[in-house]
Amino acid sequence: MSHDAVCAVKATTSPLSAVFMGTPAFAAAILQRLLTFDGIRITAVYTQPDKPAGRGKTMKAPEVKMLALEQGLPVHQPRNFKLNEDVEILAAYKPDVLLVAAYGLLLPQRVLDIPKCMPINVHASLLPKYRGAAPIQRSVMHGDSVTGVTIMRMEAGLDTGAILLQRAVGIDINDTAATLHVELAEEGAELLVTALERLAAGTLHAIEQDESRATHAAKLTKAEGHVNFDLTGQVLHAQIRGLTPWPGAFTTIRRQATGETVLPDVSVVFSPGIFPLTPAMQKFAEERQDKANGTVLGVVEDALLIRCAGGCYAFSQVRPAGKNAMSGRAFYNGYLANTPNALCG
RNA sequence: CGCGGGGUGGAGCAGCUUGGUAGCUCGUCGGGCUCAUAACCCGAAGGCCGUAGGUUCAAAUCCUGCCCCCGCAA
Repeated sequence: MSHDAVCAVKATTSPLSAVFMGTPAFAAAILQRLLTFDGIRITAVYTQPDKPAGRGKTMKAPEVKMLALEQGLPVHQPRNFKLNEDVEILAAYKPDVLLVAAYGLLLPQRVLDIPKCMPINVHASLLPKYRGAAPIQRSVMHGDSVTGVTIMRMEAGLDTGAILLQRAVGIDINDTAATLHVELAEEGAELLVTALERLAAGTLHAIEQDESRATHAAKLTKAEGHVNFDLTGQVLHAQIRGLTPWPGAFTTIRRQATGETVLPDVSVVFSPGIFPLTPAMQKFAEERQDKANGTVLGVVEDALLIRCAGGCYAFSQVRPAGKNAMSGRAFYNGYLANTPNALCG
């Protein structure tokens, strides 16, 4: 590990001039904080192009864009930096630093070279763990109890830059990717401000990442949301929390009514349920150990119990396709009455 | 004019294709059983079937307009 010199250009100019790059809510939260920090002056904001989204496929502006426009900041939305013209526009701002958070674009070296001081990135993990697109979701899905934020000097590689500052954040047993997202954005924003203060003071140090401990947090696919009931309740709990709110944990329930009637399958999306189980749930599950994994066992305390490895998982909220979310009990009463041995898969 | 699901007593659903008594699970209320209960038994209340119009002897059901909710190529 080497301790690099801080920055060739110490903050002779105060405040530092910065160009901010980011796209979703995570980035917007950081931009919001930077706007109240007088150590820097943001001269331009870069964000992904608007894209059609939601019902009606209407064009939707990224969160960062909306905030930037509100603040009267110049906004740029190039698709990438392949055109010289786009690189030149950025260079014309002559920024001291480039502040990047969840921009959604890999920056080529010639863009990283633009800031006089350095390009800085906020990443939502304790690097070198969880490099890549989905650090928050992956850390929750793996059942980690701690994650964090890293401020790093950007390099051309994917999240490989030297670490400037790190701060750990605990993952609560009921945190979801959504709740952690908010928390990490706040921590990341504070830490970035601290880093910028140290940069101005000349006390910021960079430490190279330990390559041997690096892991990659691949982007989530929709298929990963398919719940596998051959896992234990503890693992399921972690996975479902990491998959919330996107892509969501889902399954298809096959229903066989008493008698000849065949009911159509229902596909449902689960919210994280109750873990650990209450004594009543545990007892209920133990009495039905013979059922196959994925079998709907019944309802206890408003939660829908589904058999999984080593016991069961208790879903307190279920959302059938095309419906609003409802309690496990409501779902059971409405969809699974008189359908013994309904099976997920 | 992107695609799709839906609006039925307090909750969640079925019924609509093939118009003709309002169904199911749960909850609520009354009673019973029980040491007891989220269990069980008996009984009851509660719905202009989103809305406006049309077709018809007859519309939850078929047709049209409108309103609202929800999912999706993060």
